[in-house]
Amino acid sequence: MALAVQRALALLRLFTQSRPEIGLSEAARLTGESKATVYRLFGTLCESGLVEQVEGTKTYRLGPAVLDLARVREATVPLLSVVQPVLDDLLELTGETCHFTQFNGQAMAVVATAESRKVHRITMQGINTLPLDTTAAGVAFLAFASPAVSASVLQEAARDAKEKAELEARLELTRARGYSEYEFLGDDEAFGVAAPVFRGGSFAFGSLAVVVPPHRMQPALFQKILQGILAGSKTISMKIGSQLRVEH
Amino acid sequence: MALAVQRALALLRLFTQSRPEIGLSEAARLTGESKATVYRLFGTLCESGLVEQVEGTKTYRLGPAVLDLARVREATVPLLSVVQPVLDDLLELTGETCHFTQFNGQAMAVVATAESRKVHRITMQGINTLPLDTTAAGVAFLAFASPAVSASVLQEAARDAKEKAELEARLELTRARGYSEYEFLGDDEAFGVAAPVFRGGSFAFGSLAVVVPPHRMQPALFQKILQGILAGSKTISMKIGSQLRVEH
DNA sequence: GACCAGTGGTTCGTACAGTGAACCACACAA
DNA sequence: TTGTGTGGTTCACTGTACGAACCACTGGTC
Repeated sequence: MALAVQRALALLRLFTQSRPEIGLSEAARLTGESKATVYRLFGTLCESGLVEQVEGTKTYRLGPAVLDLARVREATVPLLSVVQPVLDDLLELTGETCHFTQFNGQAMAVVATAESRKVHRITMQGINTLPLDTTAAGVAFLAFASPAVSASVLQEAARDAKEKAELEARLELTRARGYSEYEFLGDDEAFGVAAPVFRGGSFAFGSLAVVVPPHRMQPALFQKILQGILAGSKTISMKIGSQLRVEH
Repeated sequence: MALAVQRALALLRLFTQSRPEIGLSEAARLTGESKATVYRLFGTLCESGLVEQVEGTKTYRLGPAVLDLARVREATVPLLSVVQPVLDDLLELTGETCHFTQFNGQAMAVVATAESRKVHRITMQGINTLPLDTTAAGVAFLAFASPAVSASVLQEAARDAKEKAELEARLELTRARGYSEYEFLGDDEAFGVAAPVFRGGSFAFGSLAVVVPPHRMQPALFQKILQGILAGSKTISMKIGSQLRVEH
């Protein structure tokens, strides 16, 4: 394919919430390209408005033209305008952090969030993607993804036969229930509950999830969350043109 | 600069709200490039997720990765999260269609809107950009833009000395008032009132406007609109890190 | 069925566009 | 002063991008 274009687009992907601005030399180090190449490609990206240089400094950041693109995309395939009200309602119902993620080919990309107002919360600040195998959102998506996608991901994610079997069992359970739960242990312990979201077919493309500090997960809250994500995922799936595939 | 990259980015700009999907041959005609070139560039854009092919057809449309970019941009330079609530409040206050536009180098790009709920309204549906010289938003921006920008635009927009003098007078009046008004005549007649929005400097980067069917513009409504856009533009300017330059 | 116009897509010779080594100016720290 | 780092420029060379020519398929008309 077009190598120069690939290199330019790889520069766009360098910008993240945790690294919103990048200098020329740093970008060259991160991509492995020469400074001259990076300088020229950034120049072209700046001409298009997709990248801009920060006033007063020489660092680069994403430019306003990305908002234009997103606006056209949102009008073509409405998502945020459908998802955000659902997240806001879910936050009111549960009081916990909610998020919607969409499969981007490798992981679940965070599309929209509604952040808990509690001081002790699970935050989505600075989180761009979630792994497929170790989050409720990833598992909910994977359980209802197309066979090609789930086979490919199963192969990559599981490190050995035992982990593969565990993941497959978890996916089976998720398919039977219509939702997934996952307790992530360790410093960043979190309890997530998620439901798959469908669009234009019988396979999932994303997930609606609520994440809770584990010590707060009581049966009453769990029921609220479950009710909210099942209703919310159904609303989103319906509004963007599909049918929820699981019948209880 | 990087010609292949320019060509690829020009393909991105083909997608608009009124033309959300494009086939290979059409894109080749629109850009003047060969089908082979367009096919290859679209392939690379599809790999990156910025473009995708519509399921069941061969047409291309903007892909979900543009939402990722927009999310990073919004986190880096918050705009929509600041602007949309202001637009919603302004709509409640006036009952008329409100919009926020940002200068994109050639015209005012529509960033966000809040649409009147009246059946007879000025709509922003399908509008991507507004001209600088024949809209209240354009004039409000231009009156407070940097001298380099306004000189360049004055030269391009005005067709002869008379038009140039009229535009300059309009800009002077706008600077003295701190807002602009413009009545567009003809089939699409509309009365717009707009205030400039500033960020990170003493020059405008965008405009906050309300547009009304002319027959509905009464003094009481005009006062409401004026109050709303002056307060709203000040809120936006303050929240994204600047000072409103005009003191009344 | 034959023909035509249109679609998306493939191949490969060639030339031109992209690359990066070498260099520059500047800033800052020791 | 020396060294290290930044953003930036130049130009020889070659690798990549280009497009003319071609393909398969679809749908419409006669």
